[in-house]
Parts: sequence; C-alpha cells; structure tokens
Amino acid sequence: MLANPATIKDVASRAGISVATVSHVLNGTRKVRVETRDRVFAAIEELGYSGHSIARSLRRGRTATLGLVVSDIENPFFAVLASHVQRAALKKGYQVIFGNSEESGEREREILDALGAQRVDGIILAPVAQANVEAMARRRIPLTLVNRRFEGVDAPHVIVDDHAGASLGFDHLWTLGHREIAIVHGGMQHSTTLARVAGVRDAYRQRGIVFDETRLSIDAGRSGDAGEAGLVALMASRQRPSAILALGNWPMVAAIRGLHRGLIRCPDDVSLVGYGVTSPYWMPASSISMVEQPVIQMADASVRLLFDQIEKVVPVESVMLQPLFSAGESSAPLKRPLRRASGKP
Amino acid sequence: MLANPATIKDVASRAGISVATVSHVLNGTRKVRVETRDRVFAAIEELGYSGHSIARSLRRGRTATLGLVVSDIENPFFAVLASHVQRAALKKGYQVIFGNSEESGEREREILDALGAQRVDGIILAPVAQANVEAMARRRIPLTLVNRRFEGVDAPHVIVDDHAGASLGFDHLWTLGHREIAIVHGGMQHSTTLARVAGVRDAYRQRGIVFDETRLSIDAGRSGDAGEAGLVALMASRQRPSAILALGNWPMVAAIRGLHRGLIRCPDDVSLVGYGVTSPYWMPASSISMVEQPVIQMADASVRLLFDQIEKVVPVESVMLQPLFSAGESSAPLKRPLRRASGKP
DNA sequence: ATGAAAGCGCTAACAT
DNA sequence: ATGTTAGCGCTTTCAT
Repeated sequence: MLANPATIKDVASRAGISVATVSHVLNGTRKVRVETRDRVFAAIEELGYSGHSIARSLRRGRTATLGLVVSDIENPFFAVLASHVQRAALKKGYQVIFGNSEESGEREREILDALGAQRVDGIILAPVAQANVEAMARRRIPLTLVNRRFEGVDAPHVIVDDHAGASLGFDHLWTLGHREIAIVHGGMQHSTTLARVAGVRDAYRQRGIVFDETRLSIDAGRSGDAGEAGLVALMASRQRPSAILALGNWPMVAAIRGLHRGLIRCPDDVSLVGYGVTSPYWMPASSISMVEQPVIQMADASVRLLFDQIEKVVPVESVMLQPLFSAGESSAPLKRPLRRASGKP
Repeated sequence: MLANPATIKDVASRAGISVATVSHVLNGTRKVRVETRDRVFAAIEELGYSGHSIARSLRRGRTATLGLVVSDIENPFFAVLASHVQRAALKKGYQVIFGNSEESGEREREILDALGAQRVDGIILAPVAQANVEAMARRRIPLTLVNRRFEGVDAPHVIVDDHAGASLGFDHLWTLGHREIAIVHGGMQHSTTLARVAGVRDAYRQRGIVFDETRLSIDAGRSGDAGEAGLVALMASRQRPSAILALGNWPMVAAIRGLHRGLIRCPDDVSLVGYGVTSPYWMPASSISMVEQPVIQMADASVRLLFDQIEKVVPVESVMLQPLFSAGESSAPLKRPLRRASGKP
C-alpha cells in the first residue's frame, strides 16, 4: 500500500509500458497483445490501483453520473422510485447523486446548482418550483421530470394518468353504492392533484352530479395534521360522506390518522380508497383498496428518457403511464343511505 | 448562452484580468480590489458561468462529496437516515452519492468500488459484508459504519444500544403481565439482531427463566414471508405466546402481516411491541408500542464521525446511542392464562 | 494587488 | 502493436 494511491503512470512504469497502453487496456479501446495485457493487470493488482473517475470525467467531458432529486425521500413513493432509478442507472454504469428538496424551491435550486457544477450527465427531477425547471432547461442539461410536470414547460416527463386513476378509484366506490364520496388531496398547486381532482369532478359529472368541493374536498397539504383535522371535522358533521378517496400517499396517511382519531372504523363506518405506491413496508397492517402508481415503470421510463437525451439518438417523448386499481379490505358496499332509513341494498 | 459552458478562462478574458484572480475572487482566497471583484461578478453573470467541480476536485484532491450506502432504501429506517445524512452533508457543502446495496455483498462491493473511483472524501455505510469493510479500511478511505458493526473490525461506527433496547421492550411486556413473549428477528448473522436477542435472553434470565429460543424465536429474514408464516404457525400452536416482540422494522412488518393473516387482533388477542423508526409515513394506522431507534441522532453522529476523520482534527471515537421506549396501543395487560380452553372474550 | 504557469490523472489524436 | 504528448478546467506556488 502506498501513501498516495497509485496512478495510471505508476501502473505503466511498473509494467514497463506506456500510459497510453494501460489506458487502452483499461478501456478496451484498442487491440493489445495478451502478454502486455497480463502485465498491466499484474501491475494493477500489485499496486492496488483503482481508476480515478474524476480525472477521467474531466478529460472525457462526461461524468457517468446522474442526479436524482426527489421532494421527500421519506415518502415511500420516492423511496421506491429512488431504489429503482439507482438500479437502472447502475446497470448503465452510472452513479447517482442524490438530493432531497423537502418540497422547498430554494433547496431544490441549491441542489440543482450543485448538480450542475458537478457536471452530472443528466437529472431526474420530481419538481417543486417551475422556475428551477426553466433555469435547468436553459442550461441545456438533460432533464426528465417525474411525477409532476408544469403547464407550458417543455421538458420530457414521466407522469401517471392521474385523471384516469382518480376515476378508477371513484368508480370502485360508486359501484359499491357510495354516492357521497369525499376526497383528501395533497394541495391544488400540484399538477398531480389538479388532474386527480378533475378526474373525480368529471366522474361525478358523468353521473349527473355536481361535486360539492367546498364541502367534500380536504387539503392535506404536504405535512402537518391539516388533513387529519379536516377529516375529523367532516366525519363529525351531520352529512358525513360514506366513502373517502385519498388522492396520494400523504393524503392516505392523513385519512387513516383522521379515521383513527375519530374512532371511525373502516370499512364498517366508512369506505376508504387510497392512491399511491405499494411497498412491503408501506401499510402492512391491512390491505387497502388503492389506485397503484406504477412506480417501477416510472423509474425505468425516467432513466430511459434521460439516456435518450444524453445519447441524443432518439427524439425524446414524454410518457404517461396507466395506474392500476387494486381492491383491498378498506372498502365495502354501502350499508345504508344517510338520510332515510331503509333495508340493506 | 454559449454552445459550450463558459470556463474560468472566459470569465477572466471577459473581465480583462487573469484566471488566477478570478479563482481567488471565487474562493475568497486573497484580497482583491473591489472594482476587480465587481468586474468578475459582472462577467460571471453575463456568461452564465457556473463552476466546474470536477476540475476543481482534480486539482485540489478533494471532491466535497460523500458516499452513503444503505442496505435497503425502501426500509423507512434508511429513508429517514438518508434524509438526515443528506441534510447534514449539504450544510457542510457536501454532495451525497447514494447507493443501495439491497443486502447483497457483491452489490455493496460494486458500489464501494465506484465510490472509491469517484474519490469521495468519505463513506457512510450500513454494512452487509465484513470483507468489504475490511477492504475499504485497507484503502484508508474515511469510513463510518452505521447501525451494524463487525466484531474485530476497527472502524468508527454509530450504533444503538440494542441490548438495552430489547430489554426496554421486554420489560414493558413483562410489566403488563406477559410471560410467554415470542420474538421475531431479522437474522442472526447481524450484529444488531445478536445484541437484541441477547437483550431478550438476559431479560428472561434476570427473571429466572431460560428463553426457549427454538420455540419462541422466529427468523423473518430480510424479505419474503418466512416471518409471517412462522408467526402464523406459532400462533396456531397449542402453546401460543401472549406477546410478540418484533426486533426491527422488517420483523414488525412480518409480525403485523402474520397477525393479520391469522385474524389475530392486537392487543386483544396478543400484545405487540415493535423496534425501529418512527416516521409520519410509517405505521400511520395505529400507534404501535415500540422501541425507537434515534435515527436523526444516528445520522448526525455518522456525519460528524466522518468529518472527524476527513479533517483529522479529533481522535475518532465510535458512538452508541440509547433507544427510547414509546408506549402505544398495540400492547395491553395480559388477560387470561393460555392453557385452558375458554369462551370468546 | 495581480499574473504566469505548472500540474492534478486521465484520454485520444497523432505519431511510429 | 505501442508510444508521445496536448490538454480537459481548475488551484496554487512563485513572481512581480
């Protein structure tokens, strides 16, 4: 072991050849006599040589590194996404530099600036602030948005058909006989929420009903207990809904906590349908009826779209994936109408 | 906007001064006339210059980057750890390169090799394979182990007092009157499991009881449904325990699923105590009695220990943090003896 | 207060 | 089949 790690030069002199040949052996970029090759590997072994990606990156102008910026790594959706993005990247020989914007536009900007300075070859971003996305687009750094997108911002993105997803959840509840279906969402400033709420609104309209959003819509924000409290209040009101559609992982958490706090059982007292990701660690207690975001496909598509840009071989198109409904035990047929007493359906 | 991003040289010529001065302005490494400074910033603005961390790293021999390798990012423990490590690193101006070993020693080695080649300034590792840790130690890359450690491997580590943690959980159940306490663990090959099981064993012994490990101990592994199935079987046996101590996040998942599958209610039919991390997304349905790993402190301590090594200013010591017991609704006083048949509760 | 220039470790164009 | 060497963008030593 040397005090300073061995360089390609050390390897070359140890093997009694030139650095060019060592480099070519390492990269397989030209034919080398087997004997020479072997000498190189022997020298590498003896010196404990390990390549220097930094120097290589500087020289080649590419870093074989990509950035992944999520808005909340503690959210299982992003944890699963990160896991699969990393796997796909590693398969391509890429490292992942990781950032957690914590839903802060300022923090997101810091992270993106740092990734730019690091000269990552591309960035997969679950965006928070439109201005940051526009700034990156201006810098021409390959960028793929995931989960959310922005109106009027022309960046390749991978999203879920949230309008359809919300309909899926709504239809399930409607078919079970529910007519008073409340929603819990994650904030109307997000493209995802807008699409999902529109899906619910349209689903109501299809049945000739105007969705009473002031009464039946709860904003759970991205943290805190606003959603939980809102739900408790709604369920305590005289005209309580018979079903709840939670339009995201966080809204699901808010809903479950609200029900728990209000001692409202599910599906006995109210039916619940969630929206988000499935993961062994997520909601192990009971199987919840939910609209499943195809997160693995999202990860794979994000990486693919990014490499399409990096390799510039294919015109880049955005992707919209379809969610899947999966029935669980948190939803059940409507038992009794709310206003008039009657027999079972 | 230029085709190629501006370099420090472009800035220098634009400002009509030398690259040395630009560099010094950027780094604040020597006094520069205010007027010159301003010209530099103006040029930077005009050219949209952004530093080149790669070139800087090559020259300085440090990358301002650290590696974080966890064994399962989908496990909320590591998701929360990653979140806080990243926050602490960013505060020091460091980027985080992220790896997920997925409990595979081979994959861990690949990731560590890549981090070495990237010349990260240090690595925080939730280790899988002892050999990899020894290899890194030999390369003298600053390394902090987190969560697990290895006997006989002298690397700074941040662990939890798992022996005490397990006792805490056991004591809670014992005080409630439980005498037949089963455990679900994550695999005896891990230092954490060993310490936790030893804690249970010693707690039993303190009460003059020999822990019947062949009967009351279930290995949930790190995935699959072995733990779930084992628990179902145990609970169906004629001598079923009155309480379960799940010694980790994954064992908790296995236990909860097993109980759910066996239609065993908690705490009515059996008391459950968990062991792991609290996070808003984790177990929102019910408040589970659990031994809480102080994950934020662990993240902070890991980063601190790593910088102690990088900056070589302080002799590095390992850290053992104390877990905290938090009572929830999943455990209750023992209701009735187990041996004699009885009617429904 | 500022500049010139060496050189970090590597790749690849241009030799032979 | 192999070698020589310029140069990627920056920091920093040594001058002035």
